[in-house]
Amino acid sequence: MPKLGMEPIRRAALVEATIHEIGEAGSLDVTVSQIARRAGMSSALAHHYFGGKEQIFLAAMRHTLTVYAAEVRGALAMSDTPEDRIEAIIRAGFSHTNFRREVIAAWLNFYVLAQTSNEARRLLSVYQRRLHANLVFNLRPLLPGRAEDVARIIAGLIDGIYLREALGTHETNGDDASKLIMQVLRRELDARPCQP
Amino acid sequence: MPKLGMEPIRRAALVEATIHEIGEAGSLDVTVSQIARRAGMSSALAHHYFGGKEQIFLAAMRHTLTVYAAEVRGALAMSDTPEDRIEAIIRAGFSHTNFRREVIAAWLNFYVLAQTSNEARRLLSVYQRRLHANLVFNLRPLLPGRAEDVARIIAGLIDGIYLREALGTHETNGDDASKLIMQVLRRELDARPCQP
DNA sequence: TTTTTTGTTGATTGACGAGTCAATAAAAAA
DNA sequence: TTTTTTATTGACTCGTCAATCAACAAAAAA
Repeated sequence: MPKLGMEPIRRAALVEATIHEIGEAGSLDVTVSQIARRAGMSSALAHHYFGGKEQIFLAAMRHTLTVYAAEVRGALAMSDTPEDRIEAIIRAGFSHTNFRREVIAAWLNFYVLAQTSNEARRLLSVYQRRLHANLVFNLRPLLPGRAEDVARIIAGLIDGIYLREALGTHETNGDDASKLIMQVLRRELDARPCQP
Repeated sequence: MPKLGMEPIRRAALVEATIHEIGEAGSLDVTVSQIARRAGMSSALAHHYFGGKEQIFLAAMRHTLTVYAAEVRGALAMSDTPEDRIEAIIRAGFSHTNFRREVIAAWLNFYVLAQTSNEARRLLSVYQRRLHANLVFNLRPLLPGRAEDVARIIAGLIDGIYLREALGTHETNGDDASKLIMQVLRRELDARPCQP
């Protein structure tokens, strides 16, 4: 009983299912059949719409990044001083959303894939550049001359602390992580008047 | 023509070959046959000595971590002030060795595996705890009271910046990374007298 | 109404790969 | 010398899985 206009619905369902399956498996070792079953269709249909497994994965990753980007934009819209905006960017990285099993799995596998897949590498560098640009833009009024370096530091901290928290045993509270990074920023801000 | 006492030699060869294959593939999607071939033996022998694929991987990861730990120890032995030692720890993480294809691949896949393999998670937390302890031990004389937090910051920076450099396009110069992290440390040290 | 386009699947193919086993051979122990 | 232990492999089993295809069904266009 085929209804028309199914393509976008099917695609979305497959992307959603892919993210869930990857989250459950913790790796990209997930079969097209598993994904298709979860999305409520045959594996043949998944192939029909996406062509192959890799393209399904890439679509899923694109989606994950899109959601993350939207979250950051949302947080930025709510704050109006540069310092607030930087804090918003940091907090977004450690939001409840980003510590869900599937999201963690997506990121880790993303890193792995970025070694060999051009498209994955491209997507990753879009993320990295966007984060860097956001930070620099808001740091410049506060720390003219050091904005670039401090942006690299904060970006590195976001990724690194995320990694540790995501894989650590502790019940992860993103607030601690954000506070720690904000401390580093405040040190940079406070240091200025001391070294003329 | 079996010579005796081959076991340790074979095991070592397999570990070495595994690391190379993972490095080339960029993932754990590597067959036992590939590994065995590179190590100059049949796949049956690999199974004979290690039991299964996962155990081969775990041995390879254990080896990678052991090498890294040795490098850190070596660097620590050469420095005698706490600040020097901290710098040594940081530099070790960004040494030429650690930016080789295989080592990067090993780490990234390590993170992925840590989500699902208890042994991998255990190994990872050994690394994390060792790094943390080393940092805290040398930070305490410099920053009593803040050693824990600063250790978390530096450890996060090491992992995070490593990740970015390892996957970035830029010809990676570990020196820049080390200097950036050292700047953060100096800020912390300098900040002290300013806030009584 | 006939034809085309869109949606859908069961069944199949073809390849690949982990792990097992029986068999062979040399060294060491008995 | 016989037996056991260690080293080693080719061949095979059994399972899995990506991708394809033929076929069916319903809506839209002709």
